[in-house]
Amino acid sequence: MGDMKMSGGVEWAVHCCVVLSQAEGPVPTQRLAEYHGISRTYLAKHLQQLSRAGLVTSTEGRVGGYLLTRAAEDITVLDVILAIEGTEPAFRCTEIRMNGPFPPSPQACKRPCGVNRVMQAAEQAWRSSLRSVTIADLAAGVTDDNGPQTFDRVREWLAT
Amino acid sequence: MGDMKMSGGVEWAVHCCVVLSQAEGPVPTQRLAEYHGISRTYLAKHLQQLSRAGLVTSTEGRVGGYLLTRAAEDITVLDVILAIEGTEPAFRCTEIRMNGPFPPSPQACKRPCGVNRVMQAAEQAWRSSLRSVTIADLAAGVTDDNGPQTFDRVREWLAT
DNA sequence: TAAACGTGGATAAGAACTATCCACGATTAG
DNA sequence: CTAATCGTGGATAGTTCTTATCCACGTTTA
Repeated sequence: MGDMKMSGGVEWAVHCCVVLSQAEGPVPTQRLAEYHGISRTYLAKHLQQLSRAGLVTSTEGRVGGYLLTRAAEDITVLDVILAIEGTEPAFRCTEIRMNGPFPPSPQACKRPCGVNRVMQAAEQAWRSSLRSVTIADLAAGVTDDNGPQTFDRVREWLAT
Repeated sequence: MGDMKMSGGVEWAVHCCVVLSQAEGPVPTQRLAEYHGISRTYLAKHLQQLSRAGLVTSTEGRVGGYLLTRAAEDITVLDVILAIEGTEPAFRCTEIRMNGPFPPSPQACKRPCGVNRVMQAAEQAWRSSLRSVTIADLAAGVTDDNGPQTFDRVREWLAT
């Protein structure tokens, strides 16, 4: 049935952050969209979310664009995901245990439902994993995969 | 923006499995829906998915209903989630690295994109966590929270 | 002053989620 | 045998979410 899928914008946002980690000046949406072959107008929305989340700063005007607000080592993949997807947990307990013929006592209801506890623990594991990887790690992976001078060419391309 | 939310049917399905773990005979959809105060017709769809996934067996006819196919100790929360949500990963890589001006070499493309690898690792952590909890564990939690004779009353109610 | 750029709002097509209903076959109590 | 119960699969909608586009506006710079 459902898919519990992540927004497609997450992929865009993470890749954009990797590119921004190599930028020497503000990079406009136009450039980032060209670089990734994606929609400029829609990407703009995602970049605004990164901006609101405090991951990037924007400079308006003629030579404006986006820059990371802090070192790539200090931005985790989780940061980017939460900026795009929001911070709400994937599972929302509707407390159906209260609907049945034997609802738990008020005392027992102070604790979250057991199902909810399991889901929360799993989400914590997921977040921990994503928090352990930074944009800098991803950038290092790109040079590993594509060669050391990859980002030199990227910087050159961005300056065009 | 998006929420990467889990289908609401997951909550229903897990709770139903906990109830089924206490059943002494086939439990019809009607009964499960009443127990949880949820829609009968919609719950039927979810139970069919559990059936297709091999987690429950159905018996048709006059005294039909659902039963777990195996011991509650051998059904994990992950099993139920995958039955309802499908087995596709939450993150789907669209390979936007190929769109750019510097696509990786065919050799480098044999490995999944670095972003994808991170997402897959996180999902594995999530799945591991959910695989470590069984329906039996959840049932034990209910007796811990609501008292030891909770399921006696449930069995009595189901037999009504 | 015009061009480039980010911002926020409005809008819309398509997909997914939630939910319901019905026709059908199977089973069983009476 | 017959009627009631029950699961199955298909069809159908309403609502929400996702994806995407466009525009008016303010800012900055050549």
